Amino acid sequence: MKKRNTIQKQIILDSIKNTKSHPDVNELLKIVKEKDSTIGKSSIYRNLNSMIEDGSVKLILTNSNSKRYDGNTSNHNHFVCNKCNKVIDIMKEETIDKKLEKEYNFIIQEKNTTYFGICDNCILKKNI
Amino acid sequence: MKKRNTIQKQIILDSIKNTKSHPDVNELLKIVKEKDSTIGKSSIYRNLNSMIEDGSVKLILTNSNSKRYDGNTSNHNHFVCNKCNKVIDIMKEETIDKKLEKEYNFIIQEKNTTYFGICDNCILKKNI
DNA sequence: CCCCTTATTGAGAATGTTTCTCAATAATAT
DNA sequence: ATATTATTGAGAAACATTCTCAATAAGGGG
Repeated sequence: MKKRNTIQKQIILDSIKNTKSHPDVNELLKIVKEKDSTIGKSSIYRNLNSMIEDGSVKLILTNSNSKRYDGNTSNHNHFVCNKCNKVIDIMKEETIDKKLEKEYNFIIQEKNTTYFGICDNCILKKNI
Repeated sequence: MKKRNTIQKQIILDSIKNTKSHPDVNELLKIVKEKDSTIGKSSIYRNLNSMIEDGSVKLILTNSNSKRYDGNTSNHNHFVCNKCNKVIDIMKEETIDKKLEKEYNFIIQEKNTTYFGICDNCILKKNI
């Protein structure tokens, strides 16, 4: 007997999968509570963490002090507004250049690529 | 009369510029306190924020709950360990591929690119 | 079906990070 | 030197996230 299916998990996963707004925990809680107002914030944190663990949800890193989540796990990039922290999907095939900047009406100030994985030290320590 | 030069600013900027460890605020505070033990945490936050504002320091986004800072503002990418959150510089010219993975002894699990800038809405609202 | 076990939940406490407040200090222009 | 006022350090306040725990409910075995 391992993981159990609960209504809470279903609603949370369903909610994050069906929004394009890349919500943080408070915003997601609001969406979730519309479907079941009894669901608590702890369950959002708990379940998002395990969904990130198993890869069914992605973490988006912005400049704000709260984490944002993306239910779209397909390989794509993001544009983050330096003023309002809004996150917008940039599909992988698109090439960011002057043309794209014009198309979206953004001002692109910086491109930031980060590789995530396991470092040499953690591999040695079998910290995997 | 606008910005003033202070010993605190000098020590903080000097400290972040002279470490490759991509410290968070607590780690940077420790380094700073070795040079002047009277400098307080508020000054670290205050000055880092303004240094980010004017571009003399960069923010690094990891999976942990605290922000990390990089005094190296040259165009380069990062590798972040998913276990210990250590951040390692990846120079721009290098191409991430199997060869590189072997060279560094990493396991690369994900590549994440984010474009930062000003979104259409904020441009309209002249929120710049 | 109905137990039994135990994973999961919601509420709130605890912890951690970042910002805010304010009197004291010190950097600059005069 | 003095006056003005940006900056400071300490702690309070505001958030974000994790932890704790009694109550609930999922799902396997009878």
